[in-house]
Amino acid sequence: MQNNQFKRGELYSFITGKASTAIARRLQKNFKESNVEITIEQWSVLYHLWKQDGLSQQQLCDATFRDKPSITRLVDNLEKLALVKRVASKDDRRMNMIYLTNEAQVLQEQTMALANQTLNEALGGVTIEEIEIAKMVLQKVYDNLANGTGSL
Amino acid sequence: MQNNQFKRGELYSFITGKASTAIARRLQKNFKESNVEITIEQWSVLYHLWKQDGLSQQQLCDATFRDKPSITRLVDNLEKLALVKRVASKDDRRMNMIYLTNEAQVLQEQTMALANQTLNEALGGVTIEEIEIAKMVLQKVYDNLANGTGSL
DNA sequence: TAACGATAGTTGATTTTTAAACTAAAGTCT
DNA sequence: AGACTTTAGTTTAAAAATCAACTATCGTTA
Repeated sequence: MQNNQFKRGELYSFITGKASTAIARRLQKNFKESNVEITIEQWSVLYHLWKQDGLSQQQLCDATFRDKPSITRLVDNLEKLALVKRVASKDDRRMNMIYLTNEAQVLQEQTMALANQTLNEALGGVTIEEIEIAKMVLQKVYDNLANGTGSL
Repeated sequence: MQNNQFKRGELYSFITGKASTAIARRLQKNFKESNVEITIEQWSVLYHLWKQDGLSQQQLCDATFRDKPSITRLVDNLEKLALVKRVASKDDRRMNMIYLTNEAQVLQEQTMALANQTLNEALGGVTIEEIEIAKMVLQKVYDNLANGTGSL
């Protein structure tokens, strides 16, 4: 609304998210090379459960920024891999609470190390200050779009 | 390799690309509300052809950061929509040069305006300087990962 | 020119994402 | 209690991404 002067070439890189795609691919590759047989999408679900176990599927939707069908299937697959378990909530029978299994807890340390390594590869040569600004910008972008109804 | 001190919570947003996903969804939504019936993936191909018409599929792979099968199918669908046309190169019969149709050229002005509007929505409250730094960081991330062979 | 390897693109199979329609269980309001 | 709306999750179908295998053409080089 305020600074409407983007040079043409600027917008494309923001829209496409080439950087995050590159990071995701590298992380997947690093998983594979360490024989961690999960996808980064599955890992992103586990990541939030490691932070707090027993989230509902809706909470996982919000945390991972995915929609409900995606989470349904991710949880399906994680259940097949015996990494999580659906437990029907007693308070609200519509809800499934998702709990980590012991197998999943074993994965935490290894995959977090791989994620940190991947970020080190990605952010080499970037200063902490620049990272902070980039993070702030990305967060602001997210907030601008997540809250608004569309403003159209 | 150098600054290996990321706080836990930091890494996740970088890996997932929530911001670019949010922008992409908003752009798709803005297309829909204006009755532009193409996907953002298709738009990303058209975007590069508007900059330079007659690119080969391989050049589109590089430009859009997609692999060859993805571009094959995107071009398939764009051809079905009568937005592009494959023309076999005379110099090198392996190559298809992709050309925009008149229908596609009509879309340029409208979708570019929607893309600019989307970016304005996304970048509200962010200064030009911050955008520049964020862009630089994202570019560096991309370069760090695109060139390296894996360094593992 | 024949053989080899590299490049451009396609095809097939599997998985993921997305939108939209759907079921089931709460909550709300009269 | 009965009707209406919201919320949680699932299902279906279409588009896209990914990995691997494949064809066709080009370039090199022996």
